[in-house]
Amino acid sequence: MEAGTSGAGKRKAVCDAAIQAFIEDGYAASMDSIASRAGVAKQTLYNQFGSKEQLFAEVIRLNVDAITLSLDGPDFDLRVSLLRFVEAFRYRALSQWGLGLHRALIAEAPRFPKLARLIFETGPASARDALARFLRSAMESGQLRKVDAHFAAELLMSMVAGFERVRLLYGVKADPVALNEKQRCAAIVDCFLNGLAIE
Amino acid sequence: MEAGTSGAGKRKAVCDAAIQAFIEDGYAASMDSIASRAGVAKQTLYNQFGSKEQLFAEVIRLNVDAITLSLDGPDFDLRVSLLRFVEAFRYRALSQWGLGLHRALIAEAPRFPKLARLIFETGPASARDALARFLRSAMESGQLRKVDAHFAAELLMSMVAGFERVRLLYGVKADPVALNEKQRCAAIVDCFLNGLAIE
DNA sequence: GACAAAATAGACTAGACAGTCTAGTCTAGT
DNA sequence: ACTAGACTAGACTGTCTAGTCTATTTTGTC
Repeated sequence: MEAGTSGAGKRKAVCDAAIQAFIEDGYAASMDSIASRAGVAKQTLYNQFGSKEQLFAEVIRLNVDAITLSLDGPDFDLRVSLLRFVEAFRYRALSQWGLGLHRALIAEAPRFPKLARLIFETGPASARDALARFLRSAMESGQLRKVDAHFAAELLMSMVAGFERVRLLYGVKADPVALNEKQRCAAIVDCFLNGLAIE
Repeated sequence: MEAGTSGAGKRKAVCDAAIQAFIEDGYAASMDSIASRAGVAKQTLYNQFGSKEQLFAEVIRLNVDAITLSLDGPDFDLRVSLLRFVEAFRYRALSQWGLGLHRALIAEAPRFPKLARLIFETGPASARDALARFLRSAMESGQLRKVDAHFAAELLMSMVAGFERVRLLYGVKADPVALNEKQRCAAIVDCFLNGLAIE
């Protein structure tokens, strides 16, 4: 038989099916559809997770973390580091996966306030804090003007996933005349660095 | 009797109740709750709008337009104009009203692709285009570096309603240490102007 | 093979909700 | 007063879905 026909294997299969279903249909995805997607009886969902709310909370939690990796190494080229961060963040935020998660979470945030807060803290806020630390060290070494590091971090993240994310969430395709991925990331970083340059 | 106890008056009452309900509960708001909110029989909703989908489409359409007013006048101070735009846009995007509409629309965009596109075009895209025209004229008069005006407009709008809007959509209150409204708007505009300054 | 734990299909309950229908009321115009 | 048309309360239908229950089969372990 294939691996994981029981126990933990089933649980993984259910999580995969559930996150996919929630990304596609939001919290409205039915338990029946998740079960059949996972190739599993509905009762198994209840055996493993107890309720739909708990399943939702669990799979959302499993699928969120901060992008801090791209800032880790002791890289001394500010522009290169930021470019790496921007590209990683952009990929996450604007992929089908990122957009679907974002949509589902925003729609259900009023219903799950504690979960929403948790996700915000472990996801965007945590990435912002890591970026802010990185920027602060750049400010201290004289590579950037000294401003509120949290504000600067939020600004950069906004530039990457602001208007464009909204466009994609509304299901509107990109203007064909627009800049491509690489150009856009570079333009954003350059504008950011210019904006916070030492005068 | 009070004004509009029948006909067009009822229609207005229903629209008001419906937009409020959709902002609070999203498309999940029930027709019964909308009717009772409007002080109207459920049948009246169906007499006036035909179906829930049509009611939704109608009230959403009524509640969306672009903020272009703040850029209209022949104002020659670039920074002041942008500050006015930023404050107006920020107020719209981050109010309960703006956030609720945004949440409801994003959640239902896959279900109403044509409506979502229409709203995006008449709302954010239209504001961006107006801002882009304004920026282009500033570029031509040598007040800004010459870059893609649409890109620049999207960048500024992203800075205003990026990270912060996400935070609010997740229901997370502002960090008490953070900058206040006015400071934030000014910092954004200054960073933007610096980023696109003539070198 | 025997046994116990877990999974399965599918029927079932209970509640919510869109949309319809009915019987009766209110208002304007004539 | 009469009538036409809009409004009302509320019962009703059909559908969908979370969650439960049961009888049966599969799976892993000894």
